[in-house]
This record gives sequence, C-alpha cells and structure tokens, in this order.
Amino acid sequence: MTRAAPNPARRIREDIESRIHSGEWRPGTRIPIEQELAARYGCARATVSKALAELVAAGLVERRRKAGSFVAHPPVHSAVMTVPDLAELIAARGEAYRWEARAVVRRKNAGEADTLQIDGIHFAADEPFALESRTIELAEVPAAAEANFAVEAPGTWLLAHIPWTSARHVVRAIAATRAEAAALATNSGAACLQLERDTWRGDRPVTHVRQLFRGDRFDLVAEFQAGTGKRDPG
Amino acid sequence: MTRAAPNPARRIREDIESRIHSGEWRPGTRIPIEQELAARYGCARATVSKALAELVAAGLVERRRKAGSFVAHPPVHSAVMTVPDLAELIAARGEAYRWEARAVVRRKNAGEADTLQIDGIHFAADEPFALESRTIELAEVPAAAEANFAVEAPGTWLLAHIPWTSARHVVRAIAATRAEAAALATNSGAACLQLERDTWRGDRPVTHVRQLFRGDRFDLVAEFQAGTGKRDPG
DNA sequence: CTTCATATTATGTCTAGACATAATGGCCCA
DNA sequence: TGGGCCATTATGTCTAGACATAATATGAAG
Repeated sequence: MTRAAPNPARRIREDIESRIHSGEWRPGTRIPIEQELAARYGCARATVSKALAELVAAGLVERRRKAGSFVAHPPVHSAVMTVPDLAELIAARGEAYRWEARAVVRRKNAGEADTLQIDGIHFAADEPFALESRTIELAEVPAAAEANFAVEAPGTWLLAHIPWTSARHVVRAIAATRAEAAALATNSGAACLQLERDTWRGDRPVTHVRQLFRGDRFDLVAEFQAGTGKRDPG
Repeated sequence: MTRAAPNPARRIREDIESRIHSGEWRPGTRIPIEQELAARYGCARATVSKALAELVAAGLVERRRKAGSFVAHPPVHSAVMTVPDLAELIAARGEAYRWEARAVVRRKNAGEADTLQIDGIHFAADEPFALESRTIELAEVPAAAEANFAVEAPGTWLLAHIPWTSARHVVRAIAATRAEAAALATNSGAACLQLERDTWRGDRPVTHVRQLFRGDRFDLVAEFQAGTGKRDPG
C-alpha cells in the first residue's frame, strides 16, 4: 500500500479554503469531483470526502448528490454570540463583582413541580450593573433548593451543576421602568438591553432568566469566522 | 465482508447524545474507548471515530490522545445569532418591503481607496423599520460603484456579490436622537436596538453598517443547540 | 526518592474497495 | 410536445487493516 503523505486532508482543506477566500472560486462555483481531487492530490477518495465534509461543517461548501460540491454562499447572517457569565465578565474587567439577592421565593404550583424564583442585582465596582430575574424548575434541578442564592449568583451556580442544555436567547432594547431605572441608578425610560434566556435539558425547561443592562454600560458582541474551522471550547 | 447496518454512525451519535442529555453521562465522564464502542455497536472503529468526531464538532465531546473521550462541559455562554437580511425578514413576515435611499455619496480619501457612503431606510408595510448607514470599501468591492443603491438595499446586493467574509457584530441599546426618532416614526429618546457590523474579506475591511431598529418592533434571537449536529444552510 | 527513558495505549489519520442513495438528464412512449 | 421512467453519476457511508502521534504509566538508573 502506498504510504500516505503527512496530512493530505488538511492540505486539501486549506487549499480549497484559500481558493475560496481569494475569490478564485466564487460562491456557486462547482468544485472538481472527488475522484479528480483524489487523483490531483494523490490520495484516496475517502480522504477528499473527509476534507470536504469538514468544509461543509465550516459552512464553506455545500454538497449535493450527483450534482457535486459547490462553494457555499456566505451565510453572513449567522454569527456566534458570546453570552457572558456576569461574574466572569466583571472580574475580567478588573472590577469587583458582587451579587445581591433581593428575593428568593419557592413557588408551589398546584399539581406541578415547584419553581424557585430569584431576583437580584449584579454589581460591578459597587455600581449596579444588571438586574436579574430568574426562575428555576426544581423538578429538573432539585439540588437548587439547597443552594444559597443569597451569596452566589444563580447563573454561576447553574453553570457548575447542570449537565447539559440547549438555550434560546432573545435580545431586545427596552425603556427602563421607574423601578428598574432606580435599581440601575439611571433615569426612568433610559434605553436598556434586555437579555432573556430560556434553557432546556433535552426538551424540559430548566431555567428562565431575564437580565437587564443599562444600554450605556453594556453591549453584546457576535463574531462570524468563515471557515476557520476553529473549535475553541475554552 | 460483513455488511453494514443502515446507519451505525448516526445510531452511535444519537445514543451517546441521549446519554449526555439525560444526564446519565455527566460532563467530564469518560466515554468508553473506541474499540469497546466498536465492539458494542458491531461496527468498525473508524465508524465510531467518525461519530465521535461529529460530537466533537457539535461541542458535546472532547477527545484527548491516550486519555480518551470525555463528555464536554456545556458552553452555555455561546449561541448562534441569526442576523437577518432585512428584505428577507420582512418578506417572511408577509409584509411589503421597501428600501429608500437617502444619500449615496462617494468619498475620496486622500491617497487611500475611495469609499461609498450609503444612508437609507428599510420599510415594512410602508412603516419605517430600520435606519441604515453603510460604508463600502470600493477597493475591495469595485463593482459596488456600478450598483444602483437607490433601488436595491446594499446589504442584499452585497450578499449576492461578495465572495466571502468574516464579520463582527456589536449589539447595543441606545436612545434615539431627535432625527433618528423622526425617521423611525417614534419619539425622541425611545429605546432602540443598534446593530453594528464590520465585515472583512480575509483581513481587509469590506463594509461597515450601522442599523437602528425601534426597540418595540424588533428583537434578536440566538440559539444554542447542544449537539443536534444540524446543518441547515438553506 | 527523584528523574529520565521506554513501553503501552487510545486517539488521529489514511487507504482501497464496496455498496447505498439520490438527483439529473436523456430516452421512450403517449 | 409533454410526462414519466431509468441509467448514470457523484456523493454518502462503511469496512478492515495499517501506521502515526501523543500522553500516560512504568520501570530502571542515578
């Protein structure tokens, strides 16, 4: 058997990538068929296929049976948003972080499982940074009943204790109510960024949060990196 | 050669996925070694490896040489945000879409390449939906000089003509200025969602946009889907 | 008792060949 | 001319085996 070159798949991927990035192969361009690529790079078709599969995962390429592989049209409208853990975010800024709980209430729901309702404020350098209002489903996270949310912010606690989740975030600009404005040390009607997050484990709800930030103190960043193929789970 | 079951890789992936989702295998848990999984599922090791590779791509699993494969810790703080093409978004709502350009100016920059400055308004059902202010680098997109941005929104045009990009979005809540409020048919100081996007081709800037939405008419959604492995570029 | 070399182990990658599947494009028939 | 069937073709998936690589564990030497 012919011995393999060190990294054919990688070479193929990077070659195609650079052709796409350079504009030589524009969106919609048909990529040579796998057989031909295999011949050109001197490797097995499975290797070409793997390289193409990675490019598909990166969003650079689309493949259709019989039709062939094509340079994908740029999905400019999707990007990875980093939703901060507030304790981390503020610590990273070098400011003192503090969490102050205003209310921790266990709600008994007739027939259904109980929920925990937690309201509080995140402080950065002793100034109010975000209002938080959270509901935790005790059926999914029974251990939450024992946690002391007067001391630790529930988001931080949950991150460390929940097995796995999927989540949906909704970002919206709203005007602060009088009460919210007071809590955030701003004026009534001020523009605020509201982040709502629903979290599930499988298909069962785990927690719902609403976080409210002063518009002049916080913004969200989302990045779209075409085809780097980077996986950096940190 | 033993014939393969219809979809072993998929079966393996879904099985492991469900164990992770159910909490049976918690974050950090070691997944059985590939040999054992291959034996258990009655398939080749390469197939197990492929299934695991997909789970890694989905962020559910981490693999380390010699050490083994492990259930990853949930990266709850990242989610995929879908940034809409406004023409599409509004059409999808079943409302009439209209773009109105207010100014299209070519700026000559001494020594450097020219830029195109475009300001306009997106309308949904004849009501102002978003203000847009955009700069296009003509050095990167010379064809833009010929486009008629009085008729077609530049975002839509660019989507169809730019080879490939990476992008950075910043989302912020701001109060509308008097002029912005007037253009958006709301009142001065109203909470608005501002989306700024810088787009590059390779490392060279292509375009910068600032879009302003009325807070009560628009929100952004970001999803974090653990391990569905869904690729839906459509 | 520590340190370094080495064997072991589990993942990483590749090959050559086989069969599956779906979409296209042309052919045949009405 | 129009519509439906079918062969072709390119991707999709899998197998069994081989070698590469990195990290750990072990054992030997100082």
